[in-house]
Amino acid sequence: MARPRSEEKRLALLNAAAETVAEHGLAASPTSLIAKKAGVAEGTLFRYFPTKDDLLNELYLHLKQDMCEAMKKHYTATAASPLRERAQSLWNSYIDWGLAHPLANKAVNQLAVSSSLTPETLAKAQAMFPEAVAETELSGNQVFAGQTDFADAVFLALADTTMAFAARHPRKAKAYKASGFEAMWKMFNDD
Amino acid sequence: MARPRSEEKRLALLNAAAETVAEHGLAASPTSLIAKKAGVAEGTLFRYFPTKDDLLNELYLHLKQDMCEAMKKHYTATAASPLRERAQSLWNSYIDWGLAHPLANKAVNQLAVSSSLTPETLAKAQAMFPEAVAETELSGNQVFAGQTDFADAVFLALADTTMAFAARHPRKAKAYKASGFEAMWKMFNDD
Amino acid sequence: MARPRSEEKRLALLNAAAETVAEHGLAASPTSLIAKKAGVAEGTLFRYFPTKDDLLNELYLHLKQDMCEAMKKHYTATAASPLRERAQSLWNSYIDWGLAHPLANKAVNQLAVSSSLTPETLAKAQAMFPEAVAETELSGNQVFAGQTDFADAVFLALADTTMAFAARHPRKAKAYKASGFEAMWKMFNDD
Amino acid sequence: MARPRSEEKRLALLNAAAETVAEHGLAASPTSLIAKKAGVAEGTLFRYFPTKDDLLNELYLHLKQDMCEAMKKHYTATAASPLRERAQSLWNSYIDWGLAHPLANKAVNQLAVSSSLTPETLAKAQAMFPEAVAETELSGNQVFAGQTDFADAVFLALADTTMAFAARHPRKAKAYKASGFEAMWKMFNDD
DNA sequence: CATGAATGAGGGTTCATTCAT
DNA sequence: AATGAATGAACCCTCATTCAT
Repeated sequence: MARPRSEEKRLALLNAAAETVAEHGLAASPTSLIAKKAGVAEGTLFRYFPTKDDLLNELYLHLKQDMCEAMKKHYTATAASPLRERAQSLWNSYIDWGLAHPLANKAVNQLAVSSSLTPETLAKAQAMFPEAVAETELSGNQVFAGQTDFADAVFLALADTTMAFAARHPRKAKAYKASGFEAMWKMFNDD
Repeated sequence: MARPRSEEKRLALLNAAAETVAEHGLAASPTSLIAKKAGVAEGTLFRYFPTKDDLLNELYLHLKQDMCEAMKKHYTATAASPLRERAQSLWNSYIDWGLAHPLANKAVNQLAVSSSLTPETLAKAQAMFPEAVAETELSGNQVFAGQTDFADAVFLALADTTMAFAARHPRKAKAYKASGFEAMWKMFNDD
Repeated sequence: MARPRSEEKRLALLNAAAETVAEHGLAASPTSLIAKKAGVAEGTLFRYFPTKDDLLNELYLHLKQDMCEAMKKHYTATAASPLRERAQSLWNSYIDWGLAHPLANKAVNQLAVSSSLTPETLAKAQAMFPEAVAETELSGNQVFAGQTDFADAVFLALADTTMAFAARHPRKAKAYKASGFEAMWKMFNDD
Repeated sequence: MARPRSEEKRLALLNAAAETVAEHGLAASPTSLIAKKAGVAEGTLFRYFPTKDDLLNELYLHLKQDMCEAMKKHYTATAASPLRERAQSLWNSYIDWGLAHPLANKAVNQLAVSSSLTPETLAKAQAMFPEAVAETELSGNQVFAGQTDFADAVFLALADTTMAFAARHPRKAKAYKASGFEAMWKMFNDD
């Protein structure tokens, strides 16, 4: 499985896949179309990804990675601030990433429900998530006591819903971001 | 007057479809398999549902219906109780339905993201949802002021996440149900 | 094969078939549609015609019969006239039948090239054709000497072409009828 | 640079299609059979012809082309002769082509009435037809004055009928060819 | 290593015909 | 005798994957 060299082509394929999946849905994203959009021959795709499922799994990780890096940047930038601000900054950067990369965001959502993702992929994706940091701090609350992963999931569900609404109605994006965060904050804080 | 069309077969097909979709995912649920699982010739499937998409749409509605009825039963049973209890009863019955019908629940989730559902189907499904009741009462809060759909979606996201965790770890189901409700309650109540 | 009784239903089926074939073409004329158009159950069709092909063959004969009778009427009406007039009358009545029964005409044409017609059917159809009469008289010419069936076929080909053009451009029907006849007359008469 | 697409295979498919259509009729010519007869996987057929209809349309043009080229050869060979001889040469080469390629001829006839041919195909086919030349000269007669299309059609009908008879009785082919031409000549010439 | 032609197993759907009612 | 539900073989077409070039 020694990777063929051209990293450039690999990225082109990944991008083409993201674009295709986002635009046409996974069900209408044949490898031939992805290859063409990547400016590469049909067979070439299989030199970089032995299987379509492999491509999809790598794509998911690739996109999540991208997002995490964006978030990390913001997070470290506010490392010295009080918790609420750090949390909000994190929250905003999550939503903002979705708004800034609608295609990637759409693709991730499609992949997330695709049953093409292996448990391994899912695990890796979770592992790279920096929110863990924030939540560890937040989820020391009473409601979710001892249910860290559940707290994580709830946080993400809330964030994803917020992102979806913000993406759907860009003009109200700011309001959704605010309400969503407020809701999250209330949920996770023992008053 | 020939054989009458059998409601039994229709249900067999619907059940077979639910089972197949839940177990293999929508992408791996060919009509041939569904028909076989229903104990029926493939051609028969198309007598009951002119199109695979029609089958899927009807299935979605069928399952939602099922769930809504279960919930309504609980809800009316507690009609006289104070709001918190009514809300909790609703919440529990939602989660419980998912736990009692894991296949149906999985199928619904797959369908919900399938891009096979028509806007009509989605509208019908929403119309039959009793939560509206609860939420109307709950969502008059400050956080979600004027964002009813968003509040709805957040509520559902929270409930679905809770359901997923409860389904995954049946032994802790009760705990998840409780935390989830608590979180929801905090979120939607201005203290 | 003892025919079931209702002659009425038999005719309804034949008519429905003609209409369907004329309007949608043979390739898009399923038995189910024909039966429905005849106001009869799907299965009933097969009580009157054991096979779709049987229906088609009988239909062809039925329509040809119809036409031949119309022509015979005209022909006998002019039995006493000179040859040219009799020939022209025959010619006109052939064309006119096609114009008066466009559906039947279209259906016949579709059937004629359908490869559903058995040699037997074709033979029967030819046998019932009264033109034979006229042509016997006409084809005693030098060009077609000893090639009666060829002469027949040529006559028919010419007539069918004329009919097709007359049907396509009803306003010029008269002109086509005249030119066609003139051409035919020239062909078959030794000057 | 991968295998180049083989013109050989394309022709094999075209020939297989012609053969199949000629032998079984269009209605009984599934793509699977055509592919098999061409010694090619069914999927391959669709690489060369995106649609069955495309295959059929191209086949029609291919066969007509073939015929036209044969005719043109004869026609140019007699370019210097008097009209009657040129016309007869054209006539003969048309009939002869049909006799020499009975399968192709049968296939063309089936296709011509198939409702699979697009108007474009029909137009192209007509455009490549050299008869136009002869007819332009012939149809300046009185009978068909101002009805060029009709004259064309009549000419073709006569030729096709002649071809059919010649094909059916090869031993009398010469006689049919002669009578047919004589009839045509009488029809189109004001004596 | 890259290419794209070739493959063939399905996929959804239609329809002539059978058969239980 | 009439009905129409049931059937399953075919049909056209798609696509992940292989392999000759």
